[in-house]
Amino acid sequence: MPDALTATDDVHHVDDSALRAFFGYRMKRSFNVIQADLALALKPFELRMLTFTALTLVVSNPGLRQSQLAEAMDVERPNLVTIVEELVRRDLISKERVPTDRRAYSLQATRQGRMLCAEATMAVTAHEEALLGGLGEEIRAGAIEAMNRIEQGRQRD
Amino acid sequence: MPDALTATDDVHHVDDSALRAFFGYRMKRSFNVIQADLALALKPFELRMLTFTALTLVVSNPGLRQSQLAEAMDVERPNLVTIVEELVRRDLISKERVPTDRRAYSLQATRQGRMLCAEATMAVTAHEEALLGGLGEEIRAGAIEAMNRIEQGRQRD
DNA sequence: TATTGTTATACTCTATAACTATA
DNA sequence: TATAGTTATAGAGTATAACAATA
Repeated sequence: MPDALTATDDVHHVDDSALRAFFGYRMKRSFNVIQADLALALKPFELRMLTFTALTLVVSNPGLRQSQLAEAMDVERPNLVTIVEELVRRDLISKERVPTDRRAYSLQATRQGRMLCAEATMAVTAHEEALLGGLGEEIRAGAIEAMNRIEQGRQRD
Repeated sequence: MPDALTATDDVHHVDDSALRAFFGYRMKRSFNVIQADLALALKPFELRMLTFTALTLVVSNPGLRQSQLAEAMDVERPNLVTIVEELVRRDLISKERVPTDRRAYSLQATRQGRMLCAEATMAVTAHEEALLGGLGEEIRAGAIEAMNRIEQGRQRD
């Protein structure tokens, strides 16, 4: 029990108002909640956010190359290697050499991969609906719009 | 230039619409942008997000104990040790034994720590204003409201 | 027995340089 | 020479178990 203090010291709960003035602070805290919930939703499928993201992109884009996948995921190429390895090892995707460019690999989801992706997608959708369903349409739309603009505002410099 | 491909293969840009259906995916991407900008704003002060957060909380809550700081930051106690160490080493905060409980340490910001915190706060504020200023008041308010509710786990409407 | 701060450890995510085999 | 994928490596951030000192 963390509220067991009594006499000598004030238990005034910590003042973080100075931090709450920052968008980034609030976002980190709420992102932690979202991510924990997402991890929970993906756990039954033995997927992490990164492997789920990669699998979904390969399912949606048959024949995708690793370099394209890395760029789409905003991940450095070396960090994608183990992710792809894991998905191949579990027979969720397959790698084939591209005939016209033997340096490259073309990624395809297997039938098993497409099925797992569909199931995981439903689970994640249900989890997010449970977590965000009570938000209200206009609040949710505002949040999504804000996130879109923030993400797109990155390119200028 | 990533659009240098021509004849043989389609360069159809990757379809991530299946992922964009997820709040968590959008949030991760936009959080990455926010965090990168925050790191840039804090770099001149040699602060990271975690050290800035800890410093600000100690400034706002003189006498705070490490366990309280850890709880406020949503960080496990062992992971706070190096953060506090770094701030103490740089003479931004000080640790004193609590007389009434000699297990605990009481954290205080030094004058130097308060000054650096104030400067860093201004820099972060300016950075966020530059990054988010074009959002529009109602969109921004919607995003903040959404993040607040997500963090609190509230589904009320 | 429980708690504060600490050590040790491990796992995930991320970032960079350098290698290989192709082009 | 440049690119695709890989290896090796290093740094953050995070999580748990176990310990010493103290309550």
